[in-house]
Amino acid sequence: MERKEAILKAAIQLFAERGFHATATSEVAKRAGVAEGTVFHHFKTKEGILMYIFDEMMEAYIEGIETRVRNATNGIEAIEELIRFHFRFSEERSEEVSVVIRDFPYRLVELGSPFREVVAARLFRVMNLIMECIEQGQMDGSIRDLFPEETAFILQGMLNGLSRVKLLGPLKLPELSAQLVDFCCHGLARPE
Amino acid sequence: MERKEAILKAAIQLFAERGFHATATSEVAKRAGVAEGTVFHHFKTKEGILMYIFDEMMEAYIEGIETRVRNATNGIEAIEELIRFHFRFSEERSEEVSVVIRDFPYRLVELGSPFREVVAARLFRVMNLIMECIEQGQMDGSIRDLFPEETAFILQGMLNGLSRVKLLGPLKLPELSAQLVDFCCHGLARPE
Amino acid sequence: MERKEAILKAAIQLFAERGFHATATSEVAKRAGVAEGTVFHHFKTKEGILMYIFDEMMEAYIEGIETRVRNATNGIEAIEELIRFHFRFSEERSEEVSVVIRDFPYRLVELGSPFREVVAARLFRVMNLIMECIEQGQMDGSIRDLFPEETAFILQGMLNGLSRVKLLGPLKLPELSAQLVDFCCHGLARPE
Amino acid sequence: MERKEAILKAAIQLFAERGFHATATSEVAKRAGVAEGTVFHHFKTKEGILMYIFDEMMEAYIEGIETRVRNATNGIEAIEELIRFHFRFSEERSEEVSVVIRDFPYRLVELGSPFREVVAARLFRVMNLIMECIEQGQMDGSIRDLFPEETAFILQGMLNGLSRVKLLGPLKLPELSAQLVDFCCHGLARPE
DNA sequence: GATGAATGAGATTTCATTCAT
DNA sequence: GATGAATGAAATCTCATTCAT
Repeated sequence: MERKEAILKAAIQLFAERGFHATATSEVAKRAGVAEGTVFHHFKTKEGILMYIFDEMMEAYIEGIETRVRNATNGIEAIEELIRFHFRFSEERSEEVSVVIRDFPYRLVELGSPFREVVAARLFRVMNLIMECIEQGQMDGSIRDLFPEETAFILQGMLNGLSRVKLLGPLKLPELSAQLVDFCCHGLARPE
Repeated sequence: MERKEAILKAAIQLFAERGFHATATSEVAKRAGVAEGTVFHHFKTKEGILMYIFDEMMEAYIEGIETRVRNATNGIEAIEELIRFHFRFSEERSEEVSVVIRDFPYRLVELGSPFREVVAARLFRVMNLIMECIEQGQMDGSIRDLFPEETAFILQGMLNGLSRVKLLGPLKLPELSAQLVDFCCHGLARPE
Repeated sequence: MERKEAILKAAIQLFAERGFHATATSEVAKRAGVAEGTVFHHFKTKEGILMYIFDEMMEAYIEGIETRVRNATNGIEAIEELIRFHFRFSEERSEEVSVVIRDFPYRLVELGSPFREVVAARLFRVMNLIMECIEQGQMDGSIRDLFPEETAFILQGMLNGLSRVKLLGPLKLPELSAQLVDFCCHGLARPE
Repeated sequence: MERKEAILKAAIQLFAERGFHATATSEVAKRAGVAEGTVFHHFKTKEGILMYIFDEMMEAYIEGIETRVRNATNGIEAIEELIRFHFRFSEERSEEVSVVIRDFPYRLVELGSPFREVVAARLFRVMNLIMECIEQGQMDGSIRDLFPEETAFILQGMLNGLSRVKLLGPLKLPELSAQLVDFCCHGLARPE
């Protein structure tokens, strides 16, 4: 297990730094301090590494969201917590998030990819969690009357887009979490 | 010029379909009906093609935004028009947008890239236009009191993220333009 | 090691026959009976092969000179032995010498070449050995009073030039070793 | 004629700097300020340029030697003058000499080359001039009894080798002309 | 004479993957 | 499990040369 983790760690660093395509498996092996063959012992293919990174990260991400949402007192607060969690997560695991957000998940989702189903399911799960928050918010009166599905898409796209710009873009961003919460609350909340 | 355009058209199609990395220059040449050398005669490198696509597209995109913004009667309306234009543009030129949004612009922006400056300038210009709308909106009273820079980032990230999810993701999206305008207006507008 | 040597052998033959530039790495691989990739597995670049040939040859050459010089009874005799050794060596390892003398070492010595230091050191070592012979000859009285450094350059240039003309030129040369020894002895020796 | 000379000048510079192989004809055209096609208008092939440089240079070189030799009062003095002329020529036209000495003339002399005959004739002519000096020196008593042909080879090889080391090698050489004259005189002259 | 777009063969190098040890 | 030599297909890019204008 020791070697597998070394490989994973090396891959995450390199993929984040240079991108998936620009990183050779031999480089991963070298940085991990193992033989080239060993990489393929643990991960059948190079894409398998990417998939593993994605999957592990998404598991933690989804679990984190679920916890926040579960503990929120109403819909709008759940969304607030979700946004805050997203930003904290992006920062704490910025390398993994960079990897995933950069070359992913659209390669893995292409028709014919063996990972298509799994990946789509993960993305769908996130979408659904957001949608549930909205629906709950509409029931508890904290969120105004708008289309839950469309809005969930908007929020998910927004979070992904911002992380992408933030982690990969050429512009140095200010801290956005608070502003985004504010913006979204105004966008979603029922005006008193 | 005839051949150059054929190459460009072929490249846009293929990059949009399969991605930049998964497309060989030989395929571009074949689809364009020219010799491989011709591709490199017109674009010095493969990345040069990507850059050209980006640049041409961004020129039209920025010009489109400028026109909308200029003709808007106040700040919030400018934002509305900008969002609508973004969606229309993404649909009309969906192939180019897909190319750019998929593998871009983060490769071209890496340190050491010869395109870094140009690309960053384009992205910065868009950011600035949005920011100006917000500031104007605050002056004309149509937009509430929030941080213009942060909010501009949020909007830009949101637009990019949504186009990305929409054009590349595994989930089929409903029409979002109207919802997004609504969401943003609530998010930005000064409550009456 | 078996394959590496086969590649080396093939490269020496082909570079000697046709020159470095006119030989494709694919030809080397074919003649060695290995896959193209194998060539690059053992030698990182095509120039790496040239460098390896040079280095291996120079090691033997320098060692040979050192032995002759060490065993000579006085300075002028050391030079004589050195010249004879040079000619014998050029004949015995004529292919390698052809390779090196043809395209070399001036490519590898250009500014920016990763081999510059190593190559220059080798050439410098030869120069130094000759110079030491002269200095010793001046001490033991077998060599007349002349500038050691300049003369060492002259001798080295002469040996290289002759091998070049001999191995690569269009004119078929007679056996020169004896004549050259004679010429140099007259040129160097203290007249009795 | 203006353009042809610009091309020639550019080619000499570039071939001397980077070598014949490492210089593209397009670079020559660019530095000469002409279109790529123009290069081939004036010189049928890339090698034709090299050949032209060689030929023009050799004409001057041979003519220079002939003059010096003709005006010398005896054989050994003719050799002395020849050596001095060689060094002066190498310095005055160092770029052309570099070009020729670097990639030349062995490419042009290979079997199958259309230039083989012409080039060999030029080299042969130089050899012959040196040989004639020696023979004359033996007749006039200024040169001792040695084989004229072998010695001519030695001298030619020496001159070429030294220029090569001097112009292309990594070691900075001291001024050698005087030393070489001295060395050769001792090597050739009849001891009194 | 001059141009420069077009060519296409070919060169070097990369790299994910396999497999015998 | 681990290794790393070997593979060979494929990729990007170069470049001398041609030819229609």
